[in-house]
Amino acid sequence: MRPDEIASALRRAVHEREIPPGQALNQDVLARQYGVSRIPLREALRTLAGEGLVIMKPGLGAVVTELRPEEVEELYGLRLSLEPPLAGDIINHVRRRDIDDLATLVETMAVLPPRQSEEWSSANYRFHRRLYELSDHKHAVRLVVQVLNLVEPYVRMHAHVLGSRARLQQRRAATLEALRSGDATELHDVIEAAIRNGREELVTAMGRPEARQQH
Amino acid sequence: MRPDEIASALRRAVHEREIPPGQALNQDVLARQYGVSRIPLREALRTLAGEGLVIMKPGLGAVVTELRPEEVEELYGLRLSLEPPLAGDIINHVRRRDIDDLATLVETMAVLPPRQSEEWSSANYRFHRRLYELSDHKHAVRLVVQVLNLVEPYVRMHAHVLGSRARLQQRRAATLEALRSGDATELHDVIEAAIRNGREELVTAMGRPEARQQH
DNA sequence: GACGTATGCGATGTATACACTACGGCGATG
DNA sequence: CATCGCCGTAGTGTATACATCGCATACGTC
Repeated sequence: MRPDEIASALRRAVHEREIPPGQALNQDVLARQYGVSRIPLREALRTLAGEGLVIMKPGLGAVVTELRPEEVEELYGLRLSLEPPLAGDIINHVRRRDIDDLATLVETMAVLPPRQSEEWSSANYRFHRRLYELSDHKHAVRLVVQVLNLVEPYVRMHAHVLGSRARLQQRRAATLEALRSGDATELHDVIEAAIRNGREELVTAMGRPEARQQH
Repeated sequence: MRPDEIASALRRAVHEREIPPGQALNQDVLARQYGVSRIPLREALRTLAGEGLVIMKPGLGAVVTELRPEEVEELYGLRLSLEPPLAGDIINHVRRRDIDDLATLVETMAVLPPRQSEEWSSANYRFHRRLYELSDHKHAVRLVVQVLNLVEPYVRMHAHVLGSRARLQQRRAATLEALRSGDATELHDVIEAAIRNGREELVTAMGRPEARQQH
């Protein structure tokens, strides 16, 4: 396994809270886990550090970035600044084929049994990622993905609280609808509304003492 | 030298076009240059890769990220999305002491002879960075700094074309004025105007065939 | 008993050595 | 003469080994 692949595997593990925020990362353990020495593993950690997903303290190793509620709110503010403006260029570049791909992804999500929330969340993440990649603005996408990666563990932690899956599913459908209609303003508004709702629900969920993680 | 310090040193070298965009980075040479082995150097490169400042291709090593004019425009669009909204929180957190620090920085820039454009650009970069750090939004700052780092080599390449230094100096003074007045809207507008002007000038400068870099 | 100090272990940080890969040049071959 | 294939070299990728550091435990001292 190469450093880039290890980094991807670690991102996934962080997303799924297999490695929760605040967790210290033991290089020896992870290296054995991925069947490599510590050298490529450390390089993967440096990559994630550059993206802000882990923090490396000299002599102490790496820790998964932990977010306080205010930071989650800040990150949602960044999403509001970054994502809706992409609507115009998404509409400009989207092809029939792309819409179909996204639609099948939403279909897949719709038929997933409630048990497999991890699969659903993963598909939901990929949906957003692919949607934004359609804008063909790679730098914007890189920043957006960085932000999405940071909040993803918290989104999943509260996935069961964040509105019914049906409601989210409906939002994705509205996105597809906007894509099909070719109306940039509508897409802009749908994206913005989705983020606002997500922020609202997530921040209140994190505010509840019983839902807060221990430390 | 530690990997983080090496990364900082490399960022500076990239900013100053000592290592220009597109340049392949020889690990042996750089390691010797910084007096370390290739291990910590590679880790520094991975950090920069996570920030988007270099691109690592497996088996081929690292190359300083090269931007086409459209990409520079895209990055300025991101600056417009990210920086002006910080005005409110900058005003909320700024202290007398901070304004004085920024003012002395601007003073320093004002008295620099035209010869030392590298020092001037460096101070200009630090001015923006410190200004945004006042917002106390570390995630926003991280993204903004990433964007600034990417465009910095191009800003400096065309530094002599980008309006007279006097005009830029005046913009910095306007920023200070807005800070002192405590008017968030004014600061917002000053920041936005500065970015718009910068984009305009830089993009047209890059559009000129004779100013384009070779490859 | 409390505090400062020594000591051991677990873990990180990095230099060295070696395997492998990409690439350019050379010669053989048609 | 063009093309293909074969080294040779430069440079990347990583496992191993060792130095070092931080922290916890135990000890000694006051």
